[in-house]
Amino acid sequence: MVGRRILQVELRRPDLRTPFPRRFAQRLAGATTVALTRRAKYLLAALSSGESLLMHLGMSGSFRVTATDATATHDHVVFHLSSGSAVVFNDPRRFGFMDLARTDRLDRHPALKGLGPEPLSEAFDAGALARACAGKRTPLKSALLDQQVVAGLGNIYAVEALHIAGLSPQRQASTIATAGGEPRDSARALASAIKQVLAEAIDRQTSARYRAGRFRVYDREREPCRRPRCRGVIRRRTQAGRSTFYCPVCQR
DNA sequence: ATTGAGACCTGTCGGC
DNA sequence: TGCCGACAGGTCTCAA
Repeated sequence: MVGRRILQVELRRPDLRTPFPRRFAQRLAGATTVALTRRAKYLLAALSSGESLLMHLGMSGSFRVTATDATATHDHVVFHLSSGSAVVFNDPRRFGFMDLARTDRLDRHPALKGLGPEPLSEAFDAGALARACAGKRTPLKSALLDQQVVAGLGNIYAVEALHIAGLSPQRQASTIATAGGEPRDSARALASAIKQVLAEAIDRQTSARYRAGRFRVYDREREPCRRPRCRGVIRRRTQAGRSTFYCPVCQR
């Protein structure tokens, strides 16, 4: 999309999770994509019009680039580009999201304004994690899914990071908080586990389509723990409505 | 103010 | 084969 002009936008329905903004297709038509970036799980396309397109895949959304006009079920938005190809947004569950906002005010957009630090940035470290968890009575796993604590971490990698760090998902979040100025070892372990698991995932592009059994704990209920010499068996439980997987032996 | 439950929507899978 | 419930990678709103 970068450097291409959006000739025309086809909207196949009035909404995804929320209605498309007013005059959505018209505001995009004629604009050139200047840059594609990301914040948390939001994709951001800065346009020559001075507006930015915010996009979120939700649970089941995907984009494909195509040269043909063939359309599939759940194709909701088609961007026709000056290159001759089209970018198609497909989303069966329609938990996806799109909106337009002025680029110079993007950080004030409701979807972006409360977000915590990017996990792979220098701003996110043991100290930042410890401070964000201070006073939180919620379980540590729930705290990791709180986008104000760390931006863009989802259910799979929250659970994976806790296993790497050897921390129980049920532990109260405040127990990893700062102890007299210095972050605890647990906060150091967890912050670096988050960075590690995300860096690995990006490296292998595993998130693009997850395959069962490739994770340390996620989706491995009743299977053996993969930590060397640990004899534990992975358990599953529900926390705040989401599935948590963990090893009761090596995660404390 | 935090926190958890429920809602949003469709598809898939396992059990009967 | 078919029906039914459980569950799915996210986020928002609402009521304790």
